[in-house]
Amino acid sequence: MELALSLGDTSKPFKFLDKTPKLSSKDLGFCMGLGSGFPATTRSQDKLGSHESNYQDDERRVSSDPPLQLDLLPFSPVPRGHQAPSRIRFPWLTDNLVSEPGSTEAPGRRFDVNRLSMDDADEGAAISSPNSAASSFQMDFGIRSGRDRKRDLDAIDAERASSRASDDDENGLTRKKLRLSKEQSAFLEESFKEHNTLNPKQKLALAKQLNLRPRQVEVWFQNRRARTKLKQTEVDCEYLKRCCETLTEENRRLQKELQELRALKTSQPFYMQLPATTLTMCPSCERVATTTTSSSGTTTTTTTTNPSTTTTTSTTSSKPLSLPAKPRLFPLSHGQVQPHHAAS
DNA sequence: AGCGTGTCCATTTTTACATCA
DNA sequence: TTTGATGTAAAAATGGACACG
Repeated sequence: MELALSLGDTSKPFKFLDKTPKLSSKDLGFCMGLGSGFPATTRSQDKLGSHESNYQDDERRVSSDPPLQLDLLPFSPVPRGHQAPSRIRFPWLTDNLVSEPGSTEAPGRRFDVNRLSMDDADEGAAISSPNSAASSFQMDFGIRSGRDRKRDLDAIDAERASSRASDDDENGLTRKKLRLSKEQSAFLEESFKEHNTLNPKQKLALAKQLNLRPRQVEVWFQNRRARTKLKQTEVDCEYLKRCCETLTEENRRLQKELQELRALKTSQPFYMQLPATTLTMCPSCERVATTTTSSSGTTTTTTTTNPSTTTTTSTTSSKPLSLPAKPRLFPLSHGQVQPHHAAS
């Protein structure tokens, strides 16, 4: 079901409904915009009412229009000629329209209290009304599970509580925060995979597409980068731990080998005056390793690749030391390419 | 050089949610 | 089954640093 309500300027009837290509109208549910300068109007509400305009412009705009008076209750019509009630009322805020599990209400018809909050102080909070239930709203999109529905109901309850609390809170500087929907998070994740930083244009486009504030998108990317960094730190830590273990084991082996060689030298002093040479070939890589142990205890290993095109020489190690490949989580930074061994 | 603006990062706070006794 | 305490992850706020015009 699609329903659009236009108040005031009918020349711009909800163009934003057509500007969310990623979201089907089926999932969109019910959207409503109020392009009014009602004193208790949040900036985000203002945005909803003029979605096609520039966000920054919206954030600064304070309309001088008279207060909007609206009553959408079907059971409380305003008689012709009578003055409309002074308070905006939305029927879905009342208990009778909150769907219960098992109700026939269409999925997706959900109240998104993301926008019920007091917006950021740096984003035009001067014209905001923090907890007015009518100040800013949207019907969220997406398929709602039963669990989500319960969250929604809880959210509405919490919002009501917040709204009640605001009666006692003169400045109303409380904020309400809800999780982003799965669709929003998934879309942000996809964007993050493409680029883990945003330029202003991308930020605005994402915000518009997801029906979020640019600040929300910006903060999400900041937090996402922080999570990636944290994960990478954990991975690095694990890598260093494995390196440490490998080196410890190698050290132990070398100490043991040194002890054996010293013992051998003591027992066979004449034989050990000549460098000992051992030839071994790896059956898998066909590398020939020549191990030469001098009388001083220094071990030199020469690895020859068959058919003897490459020769590497390392001293003090009778066996090439292989440390674990350093894993790298996606993404690193702008344009950085993940090493091919990262998956190992 | 000073200023305003925007962005990033590290850190902290707040909130929603899951788990468990 | 319900309820309250607790832990955790995520969202948001904050403050400082830096770059740029």
